[in-house]
Amino acid sequence: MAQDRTSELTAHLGYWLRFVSNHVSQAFARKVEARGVTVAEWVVMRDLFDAEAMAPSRLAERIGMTRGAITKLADRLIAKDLVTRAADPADGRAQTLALTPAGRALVPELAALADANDSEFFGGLTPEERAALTRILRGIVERRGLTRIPVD
Amino acid sequence: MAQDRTSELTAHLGYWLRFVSNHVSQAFARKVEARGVTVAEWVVMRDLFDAEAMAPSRLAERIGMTRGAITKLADRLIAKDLVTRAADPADGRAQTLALTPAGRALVPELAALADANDSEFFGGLTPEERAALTRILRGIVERRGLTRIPVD
DNA sequence: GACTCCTTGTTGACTAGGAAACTATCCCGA
DNA sequence: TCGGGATAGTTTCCTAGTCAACAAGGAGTC
Repeated sequence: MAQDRTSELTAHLGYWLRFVSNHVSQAFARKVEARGVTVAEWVVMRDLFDAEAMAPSRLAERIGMTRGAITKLADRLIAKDLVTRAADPADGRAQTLALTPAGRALVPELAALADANDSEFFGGLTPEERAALTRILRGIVERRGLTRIPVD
Repeated sequence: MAQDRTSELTAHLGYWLRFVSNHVSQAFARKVEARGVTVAEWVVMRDLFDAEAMAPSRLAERIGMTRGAITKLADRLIAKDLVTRAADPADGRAQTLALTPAGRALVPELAALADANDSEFFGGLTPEERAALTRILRGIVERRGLTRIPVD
């Protein structure tokens, strides 16, 4: 890994991770954008799918985006009639976001695209390879205490 | 992998790949930005390091960015006195980019940061795990014929 | 040699996000 | 009960990309 001097880009595991990850994400982005949704919007919708409603700040924390970004992202989803924003009756500052029926109906379709994308890229792996990859990645997450998702 | 319905985000290998990759890249970004350089700028500089000079269009192709992005990225590197732009005497349209002495001197330092970042994240893996990860990632690259680097 | 088409690089309009300032509301203590 | 933080969300400004339109130069054809 460490070279004499000036190691090459491709000498780093981080390079290959990023390379593959960017391809996977971009392929997925193309798929969901054909449904008029970005990857970040999909993540938000998937998170809202399991909850009746959620505060933007909580969503920001879960997803690893700033509250400002969530505001704008929610604006876009509202404009597409996939999400609604409502004032929290219990707290005058708070808002809650929830899926519209159209949004709720879309989530399983997008999930199917995610499944398809995953098997497109990882379907060629043997079960052992898939298990190893999962174990290695989760191990890094655990060992380094990674929690937030830096969308970056 | 495929669930009954509406698989979770974390059910996908792509999710974990992106999760770890984003953390690795972001940690690296912090390191190089302490030297006043972005990750994309580092990649360009590392590519120029092995060549005397290179056309922006070639760089764009190698790195997977648009020519417009390279123009602006080069502008920034020139403003930092890390790169020079010169007219190609053989072709009135073409330009060539090259590292300045300061730029050339910086590359090994940045490479050392890349090494440090890699071992920070992957140093905890066993040699077998490291080999497996490399093999799996390269296998995906090969099997899917991935060439360009989508910076995305 | 002039016309056409191709290629190179730059530019402008746009997008999605971050950082920080700002507003409105809540909560707590004296 | 009111004054001073904390907190929730929005807004503004900035950055780093894409995409598409463009100007300038080159190359082939007649």
